[in-house]
Order: sequence, then structure tokens, then C-alpha cells
Amino acid sequence: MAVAEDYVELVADLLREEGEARSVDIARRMGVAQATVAATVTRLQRDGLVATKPYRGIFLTEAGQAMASAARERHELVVRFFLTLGLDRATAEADAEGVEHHVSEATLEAFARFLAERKDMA
Amino acid sequence: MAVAEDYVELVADLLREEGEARSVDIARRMGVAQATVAATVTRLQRDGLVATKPYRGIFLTEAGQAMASAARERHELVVRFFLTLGLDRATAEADAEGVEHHVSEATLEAFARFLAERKDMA
DNA sequence: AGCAGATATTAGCCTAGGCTATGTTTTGGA
DNA sequence: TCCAAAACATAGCCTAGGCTAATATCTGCT
Repeated sequence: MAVAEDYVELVADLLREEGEARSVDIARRMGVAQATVAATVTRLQRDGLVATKPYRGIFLTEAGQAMASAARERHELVVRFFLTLGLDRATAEADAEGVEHHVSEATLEAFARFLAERKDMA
Repeated sequence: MAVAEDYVELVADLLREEGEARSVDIARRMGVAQATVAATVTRLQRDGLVATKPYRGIFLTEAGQAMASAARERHELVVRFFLTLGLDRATAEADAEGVEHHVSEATLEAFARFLAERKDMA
């Protein structure tokens, strides 16, 4: 069950990696039906996060880009944190997905502090 | 947005603390309308997690008790982990709620390992 | 140029969790 | 005892995320 932010994040990734974000790729990468992508994109558009040119892919608005880079930062912080705790990459990535939308700033800062301390020790 | 497991957990808490779990208390504690509790309880009953005696409160089935104690264990593990990371109690409790349903066993084990190591050091 | 296959859209349906408003039952206190 | 307040139930609606099936559009290849 992906959340809006995950879609935005993925659109950003696809734009960076492939140069364009097509629904078919989003569907494949998220393991979801194309119709689901269409519905979600409609919501994202309504919320001013993406713009679409029909049959020409999906683009991020300013707000969408801001959300994507914030999400990306959070995602990477959580993944690094999990890796440091000794999780394998796959689990770290998967669980970060589940966690990053549900923790407060305070907790993210605690993760960051932990990483900083760990680095000092190494 | 509470999830079924949260309701089961709360029913267990209420039964322990108050001796009975009434919808009105569930609604108050979860900050949710009574009608929402009624709907959720119907689902929990359908799924064999609780039984109700109308106007006599809600009870846990075997399966419900199993879920509740597993949830409780997870919850406490996550809270202890967050406290050890330096979070205040309120944040730890709140964020644990968000996290405990979204991490794998492997991650919970990593949390437990971390706590065990920390204890050795103290 | 035209058509087949890829891609996108639309319609219609589902589930979990929410809400308000409107009944019903129960129950405790005068 | 009986009745009002508290508790519970029901109806109707909403949203985010899912699905399938059917339709429309586009694009690349012959």
C-alpha cells in the first residue's frame, strides 16, 4: 500500500534515471496496475504535485520536487540507519519505505545523531 | 488512522486496566467517533479477533489475545529502542505506534540486538 | 500509409478507516 | 417504578489505494 509520497519519489527517480516518468514504468516498479497509477496521478495533480502531458509522461511541479527531495533525504537517512543497525540492504530499503512516512522529525534527528556518533567512533 | 491491531491492543489494555472494554472508552481513547468503533468492531468480529456481548463490552478471542500480546511486545520493544536513542517518552510512544506495524521481524530483531548490546555496555 | 502492439484512460467495483445524523437500548437515580 | 442520560447501533456518505475489463490513443515497423 504505497502512499502519495512514494509515487512522487518514484517519479523523481524515474526522471533522473530515465529522463522521463511513464505510467507503465511506475506501475511496474510499484507492482501495481496501470489503472491504479492513473488514479493516483489524478490525485497528485489535483494536489499540485505533478503535471502531465498526456502520452508524454509525468513531471513534478515545484511542490512535487520539494516533496521528492525531502522524501529522498528521509529515505536515505532511514536506510543508512538500518544498515548501521546491521540489516541487509533489501530489508533496510523495504522497511525504510514503511517507516519514513510514520516517524516524527524528532525521531529522524535521533537517527541522524546516532549515525553521527557512530561515525565518530569508527 | 488506526489499524485493526491498534484496536485489539487497546481492547486488551482496557480489559486489563478496567476489567471491561466498552466502545465508548475505545472511542475516547482513540479519539474517534463511536460509529467508527462500531464499524471496526464488526470487522474484528468478522475476522475472529473479538466477540461482543451487546451492551456488555468487547472481549478477545484466542486469536485476538495472541495478536494483542504480540502487538504489545512489539510496541514495547520499539518504545524501549526509541527511548534508548534519546527520544522523550511521548514521542517514543507516538512514533512506535506508527512504526510497529511497518517493520519486518528482521528489523525488530535488530532493535532487540541493539538494546542487548547497549545493556552490556552499561 | 496503415496497422499491431504498447501505452494510457475510463468505468465500475472493493476494502479499511474515517465522519455525521438519527434511531434504539440500557441503566441508574429520583 | 419510570424516564432521561448514557451507551450502542444503523444508515449514508467520504477518501486513499487497490483491482479488472473495456476503450482510446499513440508509435514504430513493415
